[in-house]
Amino acid sequence: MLGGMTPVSWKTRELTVGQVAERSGVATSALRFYEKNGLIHSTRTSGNQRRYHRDTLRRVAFIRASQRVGITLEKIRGALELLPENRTPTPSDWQRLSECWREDLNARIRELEELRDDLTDCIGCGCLSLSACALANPHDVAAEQGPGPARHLTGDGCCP
Amino acid sequence: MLGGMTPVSWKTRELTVGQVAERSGVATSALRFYEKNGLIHSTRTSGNQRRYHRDTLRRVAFIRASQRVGITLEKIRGALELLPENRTPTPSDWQRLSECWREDLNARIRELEELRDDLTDCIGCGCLSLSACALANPHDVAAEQGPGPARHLTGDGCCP
DNA sequence: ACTTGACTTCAACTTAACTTGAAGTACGAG
DNA sequence: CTCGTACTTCAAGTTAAGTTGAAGTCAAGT
Repeated sequence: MLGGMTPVSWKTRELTVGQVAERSGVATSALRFYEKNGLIHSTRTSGNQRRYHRDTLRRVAFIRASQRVGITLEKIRGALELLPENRTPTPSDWQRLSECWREDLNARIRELEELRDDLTDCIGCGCLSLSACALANPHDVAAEQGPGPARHLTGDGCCP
Repeated sequence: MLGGMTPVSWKTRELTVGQVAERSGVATSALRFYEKNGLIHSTRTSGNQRRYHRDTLRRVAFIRASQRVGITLEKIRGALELLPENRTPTPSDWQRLSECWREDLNARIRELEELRDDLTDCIGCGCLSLSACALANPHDVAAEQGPGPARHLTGDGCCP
């Protein structure tokens, strides 16, 4: 922004693993782990050192944000595969991903709310019906109690 | 209650590990694991087999319900220690626990909602500001961006 | 040229929450 | 009493998501 003799090159320079680590707050070991598992990619220098495109910062931010809401790396990797390989992702590429996550988040929020309400109804009220209630039997193994609706499905959203 | 020759005993009978497993939908190996880790307790027969009090069904239900919302066994064990050792827990004993979890659930719900909204604002809008936003920097490692408020604290609730 | 710190790989270790398997013992029906 | 199933312990294996350490290489300042 402030042109002049200040090193402009850093704006487009590729990043070392240490720089990505510092800027993303993720350990270098984790970044190598992500790369080994196909969540991020790098080129190599002549001396075999990793160089990351600046897009990687966004990918890493996306990874951590997704992890924080309990999504596994496996699923995140699947989602990131929706990004184009051969060009820098556009806003709408990212938007597609985040909408996909939004669904997942909404589902998780709904589930937690249901659980909270069930807990209140079924332990909180003192009726002691816990072992018969939906909260305690999400897998529908109600022993002698007969079948019930399959609730609290932990279905995955739209993404792979 | 209904005296007579029908086997009344099963109402108060202690349960084998297999029976608890069947009724709770939890594998026997998991129950032994819980017991080894102090989440449930048993007495032993003369032949060294476990016998569980019926209260155990409630404990197990509580454990699974809590796990489903992402609480670790460690914390669950801590919470279960709030139950009385020497008498069957009363409704209000359980109520105390569930209220404690309710706080935790509400906190998690709030956090997810914040994340969803951040995600919408910050990736979804296409502004591409992800790497600078609260979602991506819960640990406040914003590189050169300067300090910000510590958000999305994953504090634990009222329970141990 | 030399030193220092950042980088490389690879294997092994970590934690949580279990599961699996082996080898042996108990219980209940017939 | 015998049979079969359910139980016992203990050790080792599993998965996720990394971390740690060893042994060596690269890059940059003086």
